[in-house]
Amino acid sequence: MGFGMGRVSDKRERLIESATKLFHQAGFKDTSIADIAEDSGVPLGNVYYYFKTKEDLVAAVIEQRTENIKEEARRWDKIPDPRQRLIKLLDLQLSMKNSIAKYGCPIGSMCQELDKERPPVAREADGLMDWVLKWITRQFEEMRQKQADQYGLQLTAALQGCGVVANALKDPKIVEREIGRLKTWIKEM
Amino acid sequence: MGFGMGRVSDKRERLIESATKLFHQAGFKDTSIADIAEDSGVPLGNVYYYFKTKEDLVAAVIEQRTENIKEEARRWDKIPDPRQRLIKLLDLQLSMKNSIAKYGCPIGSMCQELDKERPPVAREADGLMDWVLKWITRQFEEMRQKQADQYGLQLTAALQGCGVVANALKDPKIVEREIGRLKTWIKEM
DNA sequence: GTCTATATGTTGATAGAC
DNA sequence: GTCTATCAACATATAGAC
Repeated sequence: MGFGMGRVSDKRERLIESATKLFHQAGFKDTSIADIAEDSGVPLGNVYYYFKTKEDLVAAVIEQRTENIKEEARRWDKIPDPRQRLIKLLDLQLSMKNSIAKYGCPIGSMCQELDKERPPVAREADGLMDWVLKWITRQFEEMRQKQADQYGLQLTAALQGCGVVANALKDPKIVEREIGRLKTWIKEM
Repeated sequence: MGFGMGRVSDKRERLIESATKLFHQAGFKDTSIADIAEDSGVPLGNVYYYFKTKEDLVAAVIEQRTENIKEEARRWDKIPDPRQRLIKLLDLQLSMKNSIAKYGCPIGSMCQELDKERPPVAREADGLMDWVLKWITRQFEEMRQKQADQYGLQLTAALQGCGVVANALKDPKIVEREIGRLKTWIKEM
């Protein structure tokens, strides 16, 4: 081990952390295992002790992302007003406006890229998008909105869409404007 | 030449056509020059007579896509009512619902992928998105909408967003539902 | 568990005969 | 202008010493 008894190496975590960052910034295809090894400070050959394939690594990235968002949602679910829960989600997205303008929405861009390259793993990314859509829709249901399904899709698509447009135009203000509008819309419901 | 006097080879066009299709279906990175050569029936080595680099080829693909959409828009611009022009755009997108669910919006997915891989060419794809946003916004201006900018962004993002969500969930009905809603919205303006 | 060296495969791009 | 053969670079993944 090299760390003394009981002390577990954090290399696996560091690899996931670097992979998460680099996949988002440069994309899955353009990030080599060597890039991830260098960024995380783990020697190239050692990466394969933790992840047999690059696909296993991206699967771990998606799994962790999924865990993180579900955990956040569990916290939001404790807020009594569903409107306020949606505002929390919008604020989270808003806080990422700069990174979204530079690299796109982490979930949306990953779905789109993996879909074209790794159909097996893509299902897990797509599952996360599905989960988000359903969570958002549930908030409208709890508001007793008859058109909860439509509103859920509308809000999810608006979030994804402003990510794509902001990324293409490299302008965080686009995320700002669109999320501002969405917040007003939600508050007026 | 091999075709007799004056007869120009259509290889260049066929290469662009195949590249357009394959880049959309499989993505830029996962489509090799060999794939394009095979699909278009042009021998591998000959591709480089028409396009010095793969980047030149994708640039030609974007240029042609841009020409096509601008030409379509010029036709729509002859329609007196801006609402009807937007409906035309929505109908075009609707007609691609199956391909969008399978491979994503051709413009949106190309912007996102190239952005992460080929910054120089990406600008041209991004420019197309910018052009579309401005064209849509102009329609709202001609409707004398005070919030034309906001509506333009809103509609563009909604279109892109439903593409991303439909692609993730592999469900053309998502495009159908969201575009149906958008058409109603436009008509009621 | 860790790391160096390397096998193996694929790709973009070129050389050069025709 | 066309096409075959091939180079050079780079990526994933493995072998095997430590």
